[in-house]
Amino acid sequence: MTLDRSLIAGLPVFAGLDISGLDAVLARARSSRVPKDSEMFSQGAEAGSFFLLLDGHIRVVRTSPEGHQVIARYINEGELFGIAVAMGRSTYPASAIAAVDCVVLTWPNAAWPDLQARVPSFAASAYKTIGTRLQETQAQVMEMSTQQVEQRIAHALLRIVSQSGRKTEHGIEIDFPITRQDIAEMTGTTLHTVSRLLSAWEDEGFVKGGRQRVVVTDPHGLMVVAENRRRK
Amino acid sequence: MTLDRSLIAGLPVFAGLDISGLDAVLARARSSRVPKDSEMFSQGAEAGSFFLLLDGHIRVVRTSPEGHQVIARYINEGELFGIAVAMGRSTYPASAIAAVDCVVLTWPNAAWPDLQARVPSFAASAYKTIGTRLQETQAQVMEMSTQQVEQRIAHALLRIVSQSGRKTEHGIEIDFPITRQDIAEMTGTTLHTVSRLLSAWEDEGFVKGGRQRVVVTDPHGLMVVAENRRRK
DNA sequence: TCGGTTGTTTGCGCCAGCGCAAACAACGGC
DNA sequence: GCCGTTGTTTGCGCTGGCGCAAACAACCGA
Repeated sequence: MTLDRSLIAGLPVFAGLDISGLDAVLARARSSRVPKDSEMFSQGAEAGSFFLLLDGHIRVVRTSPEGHQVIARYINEGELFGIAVAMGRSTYPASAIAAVDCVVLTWPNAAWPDLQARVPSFAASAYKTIGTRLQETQAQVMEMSTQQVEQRIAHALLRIVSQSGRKTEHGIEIDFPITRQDIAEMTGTTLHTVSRLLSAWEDEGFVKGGRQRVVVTDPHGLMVVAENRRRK
Repeated sequence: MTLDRSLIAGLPVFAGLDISGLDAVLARARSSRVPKDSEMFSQGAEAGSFFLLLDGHIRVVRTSPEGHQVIARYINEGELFGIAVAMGRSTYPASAIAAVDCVVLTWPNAAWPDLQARVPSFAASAYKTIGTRLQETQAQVMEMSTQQVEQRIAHALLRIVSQSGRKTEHGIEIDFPITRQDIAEMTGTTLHTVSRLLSAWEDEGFVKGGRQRVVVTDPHGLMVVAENRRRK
């Protein structure tokens, strides 16, 4: 598949690369379309590649030995993912599933040492990504330790919407299909509780729901919910 | 302060380094004693250094805007910490406090680019550390989403004991002072609940408690608690 | 040795949120 | 257009674990 250079070159990951650097990086990559719901790699599998999401949204899922699922995060356009190689890990710690039809760049892990040596800013970008993820995951632990379910869900919605929101006439909409169950698995609760709270918020005019759809109509209202501890 | 080379060279972080490599790394480091309860760096502060713990135990703490504290992890002998520079972060995401008197090596962040280039295996070790932390933190999120408090505490105790345990005549003892409150802050619960469960386990003969002390007398018994979902 | 501080234990009541269940609604394949 | 599937809503009862409170125990500095 041919690559649209102009579109790719503008991504933050490639910031500061000259033409030759960009060429060096892209020369080892392969671009491909990934249909919705297909799994790009599986938790525990031998890590053979790393990826950059050019278009679409990807769900990163961890499954416990007992079969419980948790959504670790969503990957958005322009983000690296599956970069086990940069962490010195030999297996993927989670599964990656396309939430919508996606376009991804794929590098073989074998290209990593060379890329790291010849295009350090690209490697640095990967390390920074990992650092950000660690920081976000730790923030999530804090949230789960100290906040009520209501606040966690409000936070999660605001986060998704700010990262993967699409402006519509009625507000900001999450631009991939997401179920109540998905939101529950992001926040450590049940779809019932999520459904109840979304309904309540809909009554208050903060959000508007639909099947696999959430539109935030009043971010400020949600923020009040997210911040206020112990309301009534 | 002079460095005891023979002791240091054996650490996993320095595995695979020849004498000159080790020299290059150590030349930029400074060794120092850190008394119990002193803070080596503070959450949100400008990151100027990174560290290696030579001896002792360090508590890594995150504080929420509302003042809630959470213990992110304990650092043990031989581990790198405060490596914000390797993640491209300019501030420390948490505070580090000596749980006991410690000995640490300190590098100025300025030394990082040079070390990374000249001693890649040392840098790789740092990246691997970060990868492991990310993995562990995500495991913690899973645990908090899917497990009961009782199981989380049992897991936490087993983890601490396996990483920082010291064999005694009656069992394996956590070899730094740890309060019920600390355990609560690691597992997202309250000191009351921790105290109740430890008391119960003491009755069952799994652990033995004391002021700022926990001894696991029957790891297998604890493991049963940790694994079994929904017991009675 | 004493008094203050810090950590631990335990009782009691309550409620946020879960589990279960059932009805409903939207979508997609045929 | 019909029907099975998948997702959503809502009611109801229950309980794990928190909040509050009070007593106690160990340690530490003077």
